[in-house]
Amino acid sequence: MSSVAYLLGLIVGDGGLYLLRYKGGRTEYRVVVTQKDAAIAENAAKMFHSLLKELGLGSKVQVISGRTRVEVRVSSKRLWQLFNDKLANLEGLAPDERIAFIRGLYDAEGDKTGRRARLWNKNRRLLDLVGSWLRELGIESRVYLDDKRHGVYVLEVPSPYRRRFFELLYPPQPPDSSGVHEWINEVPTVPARGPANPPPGAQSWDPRRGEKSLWSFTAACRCGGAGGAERRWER
DNA sequence: TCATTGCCGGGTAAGTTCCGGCGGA
DNA sequence: TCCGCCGGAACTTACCCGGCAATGA
Repeated sequence: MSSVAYLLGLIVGDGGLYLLRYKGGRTEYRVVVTQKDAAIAENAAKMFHSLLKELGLGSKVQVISGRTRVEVRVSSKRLWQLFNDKLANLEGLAPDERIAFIRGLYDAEGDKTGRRARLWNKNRRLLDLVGSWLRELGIESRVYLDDKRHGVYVLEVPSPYRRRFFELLYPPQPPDSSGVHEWINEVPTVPARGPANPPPGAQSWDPRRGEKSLWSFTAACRCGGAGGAERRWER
């Protein structure tokens, strides 16, 4: 189910899986995606809707518009467990799921200018894993420390492989009914050095800025929902 | 000369975790 | 009473963007 993998990529990049413990013994299981772009958030919401329906769950998909972003939130223990399990077994993703995961991750944390193919994250192991998947697909990449202030790494696909990378993630085909935002299918040819401000309609890269996420393999493997803080994300 | 890419600073769009409330088992 | 789901928002920082300089063809 590549839509789950895509959503997981979005969650890892622009959201989180939270087990919240409140006073009085109350708990909440949250699956969250945050986005500035309302259209992307809406499509994520649609995909969550479909997934909940498929799983026979009646949880509400909340789309909360904030001052600077839109939060798509599903409060559901079963959905939280589903994504947790998938995250714990990330290395066991099928090939098509890997591509979907990378696409979700790139939608969340990738360079949208199209001038370079970069993917930022504090978790070097995650980027190394993505790099190894790309290598298996014939796409070389490098991982280096990009932001020494915050210890943020970047995975960069060098120019000889850039076009292939974008074609892999966003194959030139008409938008299907998967609910994924159209623009992800509109970037088959990314210029080696394109215009900084392309004309409206020329492409649909969204110049978003500022996302963060921290994902831990160890946390993913250990946080099965039993005991402890159960946070999937570490600071 | 030009394309590529490692590095870096700016600043905001994310992430994270509180709160109170409600309802079902 | 316990637990899970809903709705909101405050607070902090991890990203992204884009420029610059070094490098090499």
